[in-house]
Amino acid sequence: MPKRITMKDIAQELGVSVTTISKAINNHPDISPARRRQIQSLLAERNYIPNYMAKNLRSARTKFISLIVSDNTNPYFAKVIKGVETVLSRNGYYTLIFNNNEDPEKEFTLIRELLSINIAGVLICPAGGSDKGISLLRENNIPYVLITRYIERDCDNYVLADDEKAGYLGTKHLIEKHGEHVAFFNHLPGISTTRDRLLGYQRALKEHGIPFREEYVLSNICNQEDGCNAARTMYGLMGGKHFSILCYSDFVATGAALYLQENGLAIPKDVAVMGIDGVEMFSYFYPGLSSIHLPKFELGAKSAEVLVDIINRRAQEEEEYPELPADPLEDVHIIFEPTLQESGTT
Amino acid sequence: MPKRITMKDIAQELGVSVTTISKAINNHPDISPARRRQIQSLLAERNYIPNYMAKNLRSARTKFISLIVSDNTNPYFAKVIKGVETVLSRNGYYTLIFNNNEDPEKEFTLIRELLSINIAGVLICPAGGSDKGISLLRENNIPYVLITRYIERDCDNYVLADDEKAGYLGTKHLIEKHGEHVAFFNHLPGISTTRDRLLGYQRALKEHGIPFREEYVLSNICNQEDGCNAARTMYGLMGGKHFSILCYSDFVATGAALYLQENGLAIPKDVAVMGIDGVEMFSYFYPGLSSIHLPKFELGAKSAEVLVDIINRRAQEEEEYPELPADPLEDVHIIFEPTLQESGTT
DNA sequence: ATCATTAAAGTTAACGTTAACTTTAATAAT
DNA sequence: ATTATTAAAGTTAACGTTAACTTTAATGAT
Repeated sequence: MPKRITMKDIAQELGVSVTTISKAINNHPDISPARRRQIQSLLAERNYIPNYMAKNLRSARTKFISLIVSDNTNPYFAKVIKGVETVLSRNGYYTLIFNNNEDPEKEFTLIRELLSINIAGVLICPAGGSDKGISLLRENNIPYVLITRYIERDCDNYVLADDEKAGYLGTKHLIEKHGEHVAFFNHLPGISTTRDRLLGYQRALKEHGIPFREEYVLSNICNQEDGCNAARTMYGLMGGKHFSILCYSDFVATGAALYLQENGLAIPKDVAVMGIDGVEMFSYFYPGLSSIHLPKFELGAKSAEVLVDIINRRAQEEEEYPELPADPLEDVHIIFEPTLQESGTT
Repeated sequence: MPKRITMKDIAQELGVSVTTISKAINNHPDISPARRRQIQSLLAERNYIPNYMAKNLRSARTKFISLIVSDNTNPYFAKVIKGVETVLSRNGYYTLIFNNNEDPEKEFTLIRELLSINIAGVLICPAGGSDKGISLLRENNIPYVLITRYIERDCDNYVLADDEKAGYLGTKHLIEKHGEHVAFFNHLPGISTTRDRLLGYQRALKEHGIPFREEYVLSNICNQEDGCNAARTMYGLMGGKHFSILCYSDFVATGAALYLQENGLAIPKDVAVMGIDGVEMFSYFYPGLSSIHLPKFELGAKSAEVLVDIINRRAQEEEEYPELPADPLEDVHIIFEPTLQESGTT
């Protein structure tokens, strides 16, 4: 246990006060250039490493930002995570990563715990079902930005993709290329993306004068296996009609495509399958699938930027008007436009 | 800025000392049951949240563990990350995630910074080229576990898959099913997995009396695009011979498969393509590919367990023999066995 | 009744750093 | 020559918590 070098050690060795060392480190004008150089070089020589915990205890502001997603192995979130990590690293923040597994209870417990490490802010793709976790953030005045999903429009700060438009674009494309029978494999109800993509789906139908058929929409389709099963169900239901499928995600789309291919159907010739997300990996080696492209890395990167910005603004406001309580809502609403990403071999 | 409730506030409200509150929280026997109940309920009522930074400043031991991989969007690492996060969460640790992008310089800078947050330990899949980062960990006596790759056998603690065996199994399978012309698309040289998988490849060849042909091995094949290009090169090189390809990863394998399919070759009938990693996602919807299965979640989970264990052991030893410097090497070498994961439609 | 024991507190100091203030000595202004 | 100014330090206290030690008062043994 070789004791860590502290500012005190350096101060004693040079016969100056600890504050002088601190000032030299933080480029305080009090210190003469000669001193600064002397101190800096000794710090380097002795391999001084600042104690972040002590520093934070005084300033009460950390460089920890936690990122909560439902599942980091989902390639969609993996990209979002990378965007977040890239921007936060660049700004000197550390990314604490957590999976909530779409469970609002786990989310709540997690956030409760996070409060004790003086978290600087939270980036979260909230689980559906309950906003207990988010409420906790609000109550404790922790800056947060919702990524990809929102709780209530016009409340909170969020960075989203335009999900309604994504649903609309996908459905429109399928109607125009493959006719009126467009099935929709949707995600969990109670999540904004699920609702909005469905709204887009309905808008496209209406615009083309096609009646909305409830039996064409399957919900709770979340992964490849679900997509596979849903394709089976829908294939039976369609009974020979030429149809197409819009899936909530590319992940689901690959599952659906697998089932159809194994049953001798060609994609997209016999059944067109479209995903939403535009996971490059999938379009790359499953060229039959089309998708609606969402800027995943950018969603992560932008939301990190927004959060850092909010944190900085609050810090400034605090200095300027020490008596004015910071408004917990900063009203930053960024919405990315989805784009059609047609399959190369359609 | 509603000031955070501290132990001091609670103490004043009850007219007791701060230490009494601390003792009540930490279940110290000094406190009478009645007091404890009184304090606990007030803490709950006022929604007291402990200040982790202050706590840590005294005890000099944090609950932060950083996990460094090359790229969190790689589905292989995504699974490893999930294993790590699951185990660390369960043990009360926070996972700080970083990508080194296979750049040893970035890795070094990262680790240097990490030292200042009193990191409890590091889980790392080290970049090749330089072990400056690892050296820094050694010098500062930070517990660390290498995941998936090692620097020097018998040095460091690591949790690996048996890469030599993975290479051997894959090659053997391909030789026996598809003949002597087995190409190998390998990763970056200078990384243990690259070396070991090649050794396995060579052992399988030797065992079957097949000469090693250097031109069959392509290096620096790291992603889908590389795999695609490598397939083009190799296809030309083979000039009509029936051959098969062992790829460093499933990721690469999908790229190779794509090229071959687009050129009218059936997989695995015309050219067998095999990956290593056993990424479920790929085998699921690209049923033509075989793979060598490596337990990714388990690699992450196990290495997290090992690290937590090392940290606990050191803490205990410190208490027992305060004068004895803890040995930086604990010699934990765990090696998982890979298994053949044959394609469903072979 | 006296002294040892113990349960249940309280006091003090420390972890490493920095903000706010004070001191010192040199320089400049009159 | 005296005072004001300033550059370059130093001093003190505080962030919130806990470890180590001390006090207090009640209980028990003799």
